[in-house]
Amino acid sequence: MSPEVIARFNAFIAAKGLRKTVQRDAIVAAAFSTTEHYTAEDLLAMARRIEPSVSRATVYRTLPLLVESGVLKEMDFGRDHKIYDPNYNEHPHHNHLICTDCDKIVEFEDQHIELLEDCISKRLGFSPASKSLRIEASCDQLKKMGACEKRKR
Amino acid sequence: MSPEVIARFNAFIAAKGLRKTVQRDAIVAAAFSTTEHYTAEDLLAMARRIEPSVSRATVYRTLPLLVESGVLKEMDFGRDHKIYDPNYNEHPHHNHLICTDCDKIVEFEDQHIELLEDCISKRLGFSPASKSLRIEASCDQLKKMGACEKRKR
DNA sequence: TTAAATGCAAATTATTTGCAGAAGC
DNA sequence: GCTTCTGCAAATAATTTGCATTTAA
Repeated sequence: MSPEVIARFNAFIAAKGLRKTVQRDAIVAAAFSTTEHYTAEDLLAMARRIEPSVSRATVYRTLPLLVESGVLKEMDFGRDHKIYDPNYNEHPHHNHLICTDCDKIVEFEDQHIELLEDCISKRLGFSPASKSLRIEASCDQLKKMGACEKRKR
Repeated sequence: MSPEVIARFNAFIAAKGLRKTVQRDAIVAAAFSTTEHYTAEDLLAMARRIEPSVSRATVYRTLPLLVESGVLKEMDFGRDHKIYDPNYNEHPHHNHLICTDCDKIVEFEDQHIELLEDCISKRLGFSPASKSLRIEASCDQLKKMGACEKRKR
């Protein structure tokens, strides 16, 4: 998926009259080198593995461009930092379930949700833009076995 | 609604062996004196109108107690601050639609969503805890009339 | 009396920004 | 060559915390 997404971002940059730089290229390449969610700090580390000269400031300046161009989604799950999701290109309609036990984020798709959201928006006099369903739930595995295989750290 | 909710919070405080103070009382009274959403800073201002000695630190120390006791919901809509919602006591299953044009938050209830969320959680091996559907949408009124009556500021 | 609560001010932490030098077009 | 970009370090802003003092039980 990376090649097309990166090309799309480069077209966006060009259309805006902005420039192509080694640092930007590294950040964008890093941003689509994984299907995991990541923070700005994570992205900095990943980008530096590609191009060590990348600075934190440039990451923070590039992230809004990625979001504005539509290739990356910014999410806020009430933690102290924002999380970025590179998977909307492949799965444009997915939602997130957050485990209250292990903090793990599970992605899922459901067409009924999609439909329902459209109905509700229209009923209230709005046109749906981006929708996000956040389900906070506890892991059945944890309850049964006293542990959760998804638990990190 | 305030009286019962406040009694519920006081019972929680007592059960935890914590104390009743004028500052705490003022913050709690302020927290349920409105059906609007508010920030920590807003709550500080409201509480100070009741009891001027209330400090910012005490507001920040009391908010987690209100949330933990279940009478107040903390929400994060990706702004730079958290927003608190006192309406879950009257409407335990409501969801939020956020207007991308005017930033207004509209509350709504829908039993289909409720049901769907339960199904999805179970399908993925989780037990639903708290669920929040966030729909970001643009205002039809704005598009038609070039203005949105809900726009503030 | 004694543990908990308070206000204040300083600390923390993610993110933003000013600036002078470097680099794309 | 003229802008845009960059790294750095300082600034910002919401929230948290240490501490000496006050207060509820």
